[in-house]
Amino acid sequence: MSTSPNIAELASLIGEPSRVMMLVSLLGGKALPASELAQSAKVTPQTASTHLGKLVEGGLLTSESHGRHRYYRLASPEVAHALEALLTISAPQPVRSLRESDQMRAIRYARTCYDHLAGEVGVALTQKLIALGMIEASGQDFVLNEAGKSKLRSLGVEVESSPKSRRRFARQCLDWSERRHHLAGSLGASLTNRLFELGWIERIPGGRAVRVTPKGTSGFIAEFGLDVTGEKERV
Amino acid sequence: MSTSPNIAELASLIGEPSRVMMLVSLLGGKALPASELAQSAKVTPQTASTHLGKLVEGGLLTSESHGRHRYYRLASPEVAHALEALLTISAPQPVRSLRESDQMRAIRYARTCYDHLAGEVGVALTQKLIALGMIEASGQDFVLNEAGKSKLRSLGVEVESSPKSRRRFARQCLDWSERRHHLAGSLGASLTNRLFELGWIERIPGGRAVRVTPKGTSGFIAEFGLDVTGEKERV
DNA sequence: TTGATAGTTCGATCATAAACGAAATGTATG
DNA sequence: CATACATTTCGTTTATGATCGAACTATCAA
Repeated sequence: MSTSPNIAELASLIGEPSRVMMLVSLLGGKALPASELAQSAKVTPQTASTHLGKLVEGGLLTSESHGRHRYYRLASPEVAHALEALLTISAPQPVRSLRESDQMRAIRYARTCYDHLAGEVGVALTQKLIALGMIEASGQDFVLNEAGKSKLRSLGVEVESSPKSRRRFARQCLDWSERRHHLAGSLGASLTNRLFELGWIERIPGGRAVRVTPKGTSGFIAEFGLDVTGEKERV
Repeated sequence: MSTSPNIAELASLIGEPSRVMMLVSLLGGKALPASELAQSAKVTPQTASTHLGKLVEGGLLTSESHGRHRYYRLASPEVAHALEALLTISAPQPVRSLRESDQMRAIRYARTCYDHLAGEVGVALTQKLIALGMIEASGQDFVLNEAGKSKLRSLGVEVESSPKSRRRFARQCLDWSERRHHLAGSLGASLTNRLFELGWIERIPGGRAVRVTPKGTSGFIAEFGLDVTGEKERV
């Protein structure tokens, strides 16, 4: 008698506070690393790992390893639909969800990815550098040409890769919230570092999220012709 | 129901085998007494009573006392919708094996989803209404245009949404067995209700499965140009 | 190489809740 | 009234699973 085969198992999988926290964090359709999901669920990495394993096993999530990170995302639109249907009958949780969605929005908009800039702004900036002919995708890396080198140097970015450093100079890093590449590697790190120094961006306390300052907004337009407020509005 | 349940409580409420059995039994839209629900869940009356109490407390069911019986029903169409959404991801669909039980086959063919028609027939009818230009998908809803309105009215379907009803008029409901949308909302309910009145469809005792009567078979062809025998199983 | 970081696995502890026997409450029928 | 039946409440047993410390694997950087 299998008119209701896995549904109990499935619902009990959802029916756990920590797992729900993770699932709603993933409702945006973007993929998030295990550490971030652990943080949003307010549990230790061990516990989060157990939960994530069960969610994958249960077909609610899929995972993909990228470097030493493992990114998790909802397995299908149907999963999101089911979660939304459950949200519809669960009473609205007033203030807290609003705050969290603001936080989520901030994270998606701009954040640090290890030591370089990611999120909508990170991707938009990278795409702009490509469009301006300053960098060029080449395999897993980017190539910085002379035009780009002098432009970045004029902004005070360290563009010479230290010969003894074995770190890749300019790497393509797949941005999981945008599903496009942004600039990583030591060049990405020094560029991001310089943006902090210039006061164009600043950390939002309590997380990886970053905001673009008014100075940064005008700076991006003046130096790169990049309007980051456009990105912001679109969220 | 003093405190508004959050999604985790709600899902864990659903995520229990006995309770799922009861909820699925109630998916047909009929109210059932506690004893019958105990039977379908294969637990003792004491256990069933505990479960039912929790389901009412959690806002998934409402109860009504008639004599010494107490009848339970799903609290709202939204609850049915959430259950269907869970079925959509929990039912590893597509294999229509020959060994599939007659009951399962009947359920897939035609059934009530709370108060509207679902299954192959429900989806086929909905698609036909779209093909005939009577309704049109619009976001999460359908829009009923003038042609559709007069056609359905001529069949005796209530097509005016009561202004005081806060229920959505014509909604898209994802069908778990077909993975396509069928017509839900108050319009779906009144259409289905009219099909019962006309004797085009009738309940198969013992579940939420529905069969199309010979009268219905010719009626669907005459009024909608829809051949439901094509959908019908090779029984 | 060494150290740092992300993530997983294992084991022990602890809390929750599902199940049913027994008994109580309530409601119809004789 | 008495009896039968539907349902609920109570108390005990038992099973499941969430959690985190500790230890392990892998990737990356210097």
